[in-house]
Amino acid sequence: MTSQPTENFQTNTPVRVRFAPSPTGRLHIGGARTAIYNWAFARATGGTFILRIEDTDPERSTDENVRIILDAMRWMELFWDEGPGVEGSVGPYFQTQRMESYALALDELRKNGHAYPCFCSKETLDAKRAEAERTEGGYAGYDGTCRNIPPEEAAARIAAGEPHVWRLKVPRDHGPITFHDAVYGPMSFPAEVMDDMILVRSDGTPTYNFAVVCDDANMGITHVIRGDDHLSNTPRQILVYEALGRPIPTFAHLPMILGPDGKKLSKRHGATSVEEYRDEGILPDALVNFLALLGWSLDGETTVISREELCRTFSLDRINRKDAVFDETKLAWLNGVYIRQMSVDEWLAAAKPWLAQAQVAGAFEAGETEIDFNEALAEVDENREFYAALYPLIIERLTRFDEIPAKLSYFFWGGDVVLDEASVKKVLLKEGARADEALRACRGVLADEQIAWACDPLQEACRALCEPLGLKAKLLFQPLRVAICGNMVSPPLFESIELMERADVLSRIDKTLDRVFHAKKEIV
RNA sequence: GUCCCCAUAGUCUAGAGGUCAGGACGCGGCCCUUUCAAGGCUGAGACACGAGUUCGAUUCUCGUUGGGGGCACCA
Repeated sequence: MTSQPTENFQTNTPVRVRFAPSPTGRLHIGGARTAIYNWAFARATGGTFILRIEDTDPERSTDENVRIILDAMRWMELFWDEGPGVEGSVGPYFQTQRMESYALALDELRKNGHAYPCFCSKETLDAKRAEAERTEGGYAGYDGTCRNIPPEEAAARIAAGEPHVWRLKVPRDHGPITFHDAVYGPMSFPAEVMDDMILVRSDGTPTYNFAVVCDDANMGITHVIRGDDHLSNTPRQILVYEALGRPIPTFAHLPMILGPDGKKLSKRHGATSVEEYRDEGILPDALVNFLALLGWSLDGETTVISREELCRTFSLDRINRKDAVFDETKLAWLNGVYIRQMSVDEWLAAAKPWLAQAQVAGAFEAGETEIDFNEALAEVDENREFYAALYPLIIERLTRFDEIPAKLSYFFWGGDVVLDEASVKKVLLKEGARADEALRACRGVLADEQIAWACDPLQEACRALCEPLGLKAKLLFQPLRVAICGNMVSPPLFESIELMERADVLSRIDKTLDRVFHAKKEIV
């Protein structure tokens, strides 16, 4: 039998693309990029973006994973035009709810002679494969044992209840299977290498390669944009399209995303799921931007690109063919760029959980009774003004929101101070620094109620101390910073002081003086 | 074993038969500065290797090496 001439979609057919994750785990960074490309391509072409859940593996698919994936998609603002919760004309959008369509497709293949029953047991096949791997150095595919069983015999065995799967009868005189990949260009696979793959399992459920083709055909998908790992599956799927006599979509395969060691990205490389990045305080805009440019480029210059521009300019022909290493450092930098673009209100809304955490962390460090996280959250709402005032102090110092607790916890120590050992050594106990003198002098200024409790006046008053004391500004301010913020590295000092209570500030200086210098004096 | 894909700095990438091989992250230096950032300026850093085609290849062809993926009653 000769292969059917396969028709592609006309170039003027409206674009329909889909992202089809299987709910066997969280939404992986690679899957997220595939989703972004499908979404951006649909938006750029005025097409339709479909979300389909491939849950045919009952062992590993869970409702919880479906929920997580849907949440991740919404969090990234990758909204689908058809899919779960958005019914369209070609639903349902869960494979487990489309079983009749696969049965119908199988019927058709049985009628036109493109499928046959195979009675080989899984055990037999596994044994043959193991044997081949040992003696011939590799498995060459199904040997076709059941391919030529006479129809009457097959029917009788089926009627007798013998377990069987259904296989695709690959035409033996099929020439090379060719297609034009939108990313990789012209592709050609010898058909002889294709064995008769299983379409329907003995329990009646479809295999992946059969279900995808049925669904993509029935959903009118015009462009299949997916990971590179499916490139070798494509010729098999094309055989199914041909057997079914359905138009073949355009394929666009994406290069893989690798870990820093050049191996396929996996859990051992750290965070690999969208929700982990969300929990680290990565912004959805930054993640989408970063992933969009991992394997696709606008012009080689653009590194920051908005969703709008992405949706306007995205094209398949600028996707590259080389696997890419996922560089978290650059993601962090990009995230910082997006953070700095945020308004106070946006920042407050997004940073809220971490501000509450800073509160909890500060209280804990100062040895206070632990504050309840939910109470802390409520506190952020109540003292909105205070937290808004933190914005200018921190906005240029963040790459991820999860850095907030460590950077801002000192605001929540009250009158206590948690001194960093290295800072004490390097700044307060530095040879010839006269840090205690500096602290006492500054304390005097900060205790002076004549001076307005505000950043500039306090700062200028302290700075005026330099000359009489004969100390450089650095030797005056750094000790003060350690005494109040606990560390030689902190957000701006006087801006911080302004936001604190005078009594707390004086108390921190006293405690530092006492702990660091009083004790020292007694020893000497 | 077999089929398929890939190869520009540490990383993401642009690039054309003749370019000072461009941009970004990271790294170094300088400036700003009470710290850290942010910002400005600046420096180092790449066409995997070998043939062939060509007046000329990083670019085209072949090979080598290196990496990746498929060949499941997983998706």
